[in-house]
Amino acid sequence: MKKISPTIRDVAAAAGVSVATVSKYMNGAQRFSAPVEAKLKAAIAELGYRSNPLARSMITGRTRTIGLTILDISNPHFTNVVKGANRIALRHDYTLLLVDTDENQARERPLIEALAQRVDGLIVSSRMPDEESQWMLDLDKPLVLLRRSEGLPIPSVGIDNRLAAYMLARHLLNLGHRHIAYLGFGQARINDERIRGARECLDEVGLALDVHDAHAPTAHAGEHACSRVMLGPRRPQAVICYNDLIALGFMKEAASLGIRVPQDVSVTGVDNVPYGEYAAPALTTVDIQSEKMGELAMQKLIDALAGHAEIGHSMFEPRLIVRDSTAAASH
Amino acid sequence: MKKISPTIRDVAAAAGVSVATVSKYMNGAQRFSAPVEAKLKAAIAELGYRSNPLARSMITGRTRTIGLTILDISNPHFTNVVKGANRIALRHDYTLLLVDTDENQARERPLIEALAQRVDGLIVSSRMPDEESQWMLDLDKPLVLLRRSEGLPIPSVGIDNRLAAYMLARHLLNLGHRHIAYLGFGQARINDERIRGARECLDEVGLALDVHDAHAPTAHAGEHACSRVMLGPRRPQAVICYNDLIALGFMKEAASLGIRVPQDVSVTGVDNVPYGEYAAPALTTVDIQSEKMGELAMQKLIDALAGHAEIGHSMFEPRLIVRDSTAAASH
DNA sequence: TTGAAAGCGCTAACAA
DNA sequence: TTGTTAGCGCTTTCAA
Repeated sequence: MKKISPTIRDVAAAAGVSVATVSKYMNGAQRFSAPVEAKLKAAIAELGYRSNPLARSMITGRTRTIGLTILDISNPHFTNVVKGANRIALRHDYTLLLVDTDENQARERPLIEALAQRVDGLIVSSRMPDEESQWMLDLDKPLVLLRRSEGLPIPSVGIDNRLAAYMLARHLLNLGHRHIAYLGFGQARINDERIRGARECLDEVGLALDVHDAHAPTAHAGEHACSRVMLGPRRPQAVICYNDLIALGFMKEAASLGIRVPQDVSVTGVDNVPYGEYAAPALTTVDIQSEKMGELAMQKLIDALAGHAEIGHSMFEPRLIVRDSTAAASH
Repeated sequence: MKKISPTIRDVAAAAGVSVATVSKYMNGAQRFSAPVEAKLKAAIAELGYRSNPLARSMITGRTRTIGLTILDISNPHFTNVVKGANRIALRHDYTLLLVDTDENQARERPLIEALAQRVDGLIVSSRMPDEESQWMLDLDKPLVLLRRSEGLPIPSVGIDNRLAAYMLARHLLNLGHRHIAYLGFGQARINDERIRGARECLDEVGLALDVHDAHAPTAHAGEHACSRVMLGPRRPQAVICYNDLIALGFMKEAASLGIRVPQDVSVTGVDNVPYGEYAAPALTTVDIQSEKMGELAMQKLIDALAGHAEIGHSMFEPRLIVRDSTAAASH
């Protein structure tokens, strides 16, 4: 027996008041006379009434939902972003509408446009270049980008990628490495920034950076790329990987090729995903504070929703985490 | 200049037809005469009209959204569940409303009740015992549980936990281990099933299982528990951990205690999270097909939404993955 | 094939 | 403090 849920009218009738009174009561909008309040309380409890959020949203125009689009929830970096964003959302009584675009560029725009209609605001992680992202402005919803948005008047949260790569390069130089390779992911917008950072550092001492591409930001791609990088004509002493997943895969494959990390090659990642610590050897990386990024992005969005709009880029500072996958050059 | 988005009435006016006609056109409900169709198409394109999903939902009662509550998105097992569920949802044009309850039991019920009002159906992962979950039936929405629900008439998806643990115990017995410990997580409902499975196997050869508790399903908890298990009075030859995260943490701490895995102690996990493969040593575990669980749960829910309701438990078969963290007993 | 009209459940002026 | 009333943007009979 499926009971239809009671409406505000049922409550009004049961309590002997008007629907407006019930509405105000539900929203805690004002004070009520004792008898009315008592009757309302009783009627609501009796019927098990809960106001319909859809109907309310249609009028108020607010859904208390935040849309979050990410490229791949399997990537621990994004997992942590979600975790952080969710924590702040929950605290402010918002819910997350999650869209995992699965690294599928074509799908991204329609998915985001559809999402925008059902939420109060969006946090977007996308690989789309700024020049092709103009349409985001037409969504007409508060937005926060998870990256630096140079050309767009949209607040954003990110990390100093140039500095992160610079720090890794510096660390490797300090260890005595001279031939350093970069195993990147060209599709990512931030890949260029990282290359630039590493180059900048090597330039200072007159060294060149060998750039390779893994074609995907995954451990599997790192495994695949390893032999290409390590068994090619110019074998590097150290490899800076685009992210920890690629580095993890790279190290695993190196082991099966009989190449020892860090004795034969030093390896670094970026992201500080939770499992780099448990890898063999533990991964040297740069902490980019993924969870805090999610938190700040959500906080910015909620602030914007509350009228404290503020367009600007917030940049977290990278922090080098030295573990066992990097060691002094041997020669 | 913020342009208000056009309504169905604007389109009707621009096209010189009624709102009913526009509505039907938007829903592809029927055929139209050529001139009407042309005018509609033009007006819609001109105004950039997109129908308001909220208003539609209020009438139809459907939101094309599925609620998914999980205990902790940071746990790769749940990450994969989300991934799988999302894939199927996307395919059927549904969106995921994600709630991460953060292992917070008290919050669970109100969060789920609120969520239920905004979605067409829910997939729920919870630690609440069946006896305390009666209220879920009153949500009046199609539901799928991510676990076995003995007492509840709710479809569910899970894994054969008894068998999973049995397999691990058997594997360790085959390797010659006699003193086997279990490092569990008592809060989890399935913990008992796993204990039972391992006990059953050991019973067959007249051995006992030493049961410990890690108090959390995390790598950190595993690290913490390691010395307690390994430096206590009865040091085990092998440890079956509740999940891979605990096992990963356990192995890391073992290394810093100077205990070698697998020479001094064999360690296993459960879940087959993506990073067990990159750990040192690579982790022996049981694959529970997290992603497929998410997919199936979503598929069941979508079927139920389409009227093909079917209450029943679907159980995936565990699969033993032997890697390097287990080895023959040395004595 | 098209349109008129009656709501969906609720909020928000405004009046009383 | 409480009630009346007019919608929010859309779908859905039902009639034309």
